[in-house]
Amino acid sequence: MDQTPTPHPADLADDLAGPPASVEEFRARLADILDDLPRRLRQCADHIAANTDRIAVSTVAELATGADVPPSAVMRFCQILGFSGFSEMQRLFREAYSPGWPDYSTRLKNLKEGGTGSPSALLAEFIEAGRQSLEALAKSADELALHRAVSVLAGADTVHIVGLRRAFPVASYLAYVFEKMSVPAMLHDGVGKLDHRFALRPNDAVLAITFAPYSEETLTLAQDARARGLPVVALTDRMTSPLVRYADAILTVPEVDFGAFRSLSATIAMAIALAVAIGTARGG
Amino acid sequence: MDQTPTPHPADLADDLAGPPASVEEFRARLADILDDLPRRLRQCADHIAANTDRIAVSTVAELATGADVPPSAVMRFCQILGFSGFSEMQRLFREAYSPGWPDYSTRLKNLKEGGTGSPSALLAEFIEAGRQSLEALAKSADELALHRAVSVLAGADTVHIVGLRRAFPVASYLAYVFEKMSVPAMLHDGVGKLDHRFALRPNDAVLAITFAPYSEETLTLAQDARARGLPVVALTDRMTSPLVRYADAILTVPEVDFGAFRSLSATIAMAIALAVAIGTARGG
DNA sequence: GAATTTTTAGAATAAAAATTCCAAAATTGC
DNA sequence: GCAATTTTGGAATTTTTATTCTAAAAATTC
Repeated sequence: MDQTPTPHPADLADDLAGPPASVEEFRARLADILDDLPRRLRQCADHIAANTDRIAVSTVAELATGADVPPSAVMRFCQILGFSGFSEMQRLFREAYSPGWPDYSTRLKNLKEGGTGSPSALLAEFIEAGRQSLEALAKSADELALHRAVSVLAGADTVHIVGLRRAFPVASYLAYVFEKMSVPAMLHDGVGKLDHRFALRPNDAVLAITFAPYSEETLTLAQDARARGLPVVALTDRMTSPLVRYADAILTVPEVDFGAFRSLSATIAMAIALAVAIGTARGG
Repeated sequence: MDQTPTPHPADLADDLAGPPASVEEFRARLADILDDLPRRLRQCADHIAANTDRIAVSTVAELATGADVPPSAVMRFCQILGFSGFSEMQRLFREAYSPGWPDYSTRLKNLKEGGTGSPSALLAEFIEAGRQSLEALAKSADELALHRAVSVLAGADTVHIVGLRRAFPVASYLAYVFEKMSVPAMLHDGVGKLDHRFALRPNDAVLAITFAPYSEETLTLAQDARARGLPVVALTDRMTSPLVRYADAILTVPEVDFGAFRSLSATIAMAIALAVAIGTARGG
């Protein structure tokens, strides 16, 4: 049809060459242009990259909503990638479409077939452990205790978070969420074996996190706070935890271990819920 | 409207019940009616039974051609199965392979607007977010990339872990697991704005973790390692992450957010699996 | 084998989706 | 701070796709 006269091949590689002919080419071209893309088109690229598998079964409008852009932005995006329009892009994905692993359990089984100890088998185990923990938490959550914990911590001047070793990831995530929600909080991390117990002021409160085997320092801080009359909220694994005796509100989280390591899924779910509820209660 | 007098319940079960609610129900109903179907409808049934997985990405016309019948026959077929039309039938198959995901964000919006800020409602949502993240991970995990990541990191002298802000909990948990498994590892925490890039030695490797909005320091360290020829493993949220360009192995984790906060369930599952696999590979 | 019922094909219509286009807004370069 | 350029949002348009309807063809019944 219409032939551009004497084109420089190198210059044209990206722009005038036909549309990507495979999903790999698609990804490559996407990565290429990604960096110099204006805001809306960037949103399209991100959302589409994250949901490549949905392109085949989505409409322009649906993708646009997902990427939080107007439909015309999606159209422009398709054209920038070299397609004549959305339909042509979609055709690529429809032809390649095969509804992957239909359900969760089949796929898990499949991962495990890599052999015991293989990375994917391990992943499958940890996924399963996490899911079971979450399910157990959904069933066992103590609404009353949660409510009490929220009101205790929402009423404090500063929330002191303490959690070490395996509980430290949870503690640090809590610190992050509190900061984002402008809740005054302090993370006691035990760096350099200092303990910052002198930072505890009247009207503060302590949120202590520990699981068996319970960390000495965490217990000490909780005890200390208790002795000074500060309220303590415990996030722990069972009602027989030594933390229980110092606590005004006790949140227990049933976590399933695989090997020596906890999944932490349930603990983190509980922690974020707690933090967000507190942030909201303080009028964040 | 017109009521058949004294109907035998068994006869009506198929006709009057709503449309099939799942792929299994669909297949069951199809098998039921298959035998007493006139010629053209029979052709539809056969072709559709043989190509169930293409329904999601086909048009009426395409299916009709495939079954060698006029489009109207396909329409009648859909209605006989209990659907209002083809579109309703197609919706079933489009949604079957991504349960919940499309309208999850809508649900969160509703929850916020409905003012249901009760702590336990929040907890329920975070549990749900975590569960979905884990399931999505199970479905999307890239075994090859995981394998590559393990061998890269298992071969390193020291593993440098970097992850800040919301990624920091994951990084710190990794550091904990590595320590327990006697894998030499160093956690770069950015305390005091120091960056420890001089700690990177030949034969080391970097495990970088970051999610949008990507943290500058993490990217810098990854870039630096790359420049020195050290292998980099990326644990990030999407293929369009800026980390991708510096990485030798890329692990993407689909995580469902609640507003600004990630559930982290899937990320942690992936992280522990990775760490344990590395520990095992090194003969821990 | 005529009458009745069921099934069918395809044209006509309605609905939904993709695509274009342009004025307004934002950004960039000077 | 102004002019030129790029980017954007949304309404208008076109194209595609689903759906309905009806007259004709088969099939069935008596």
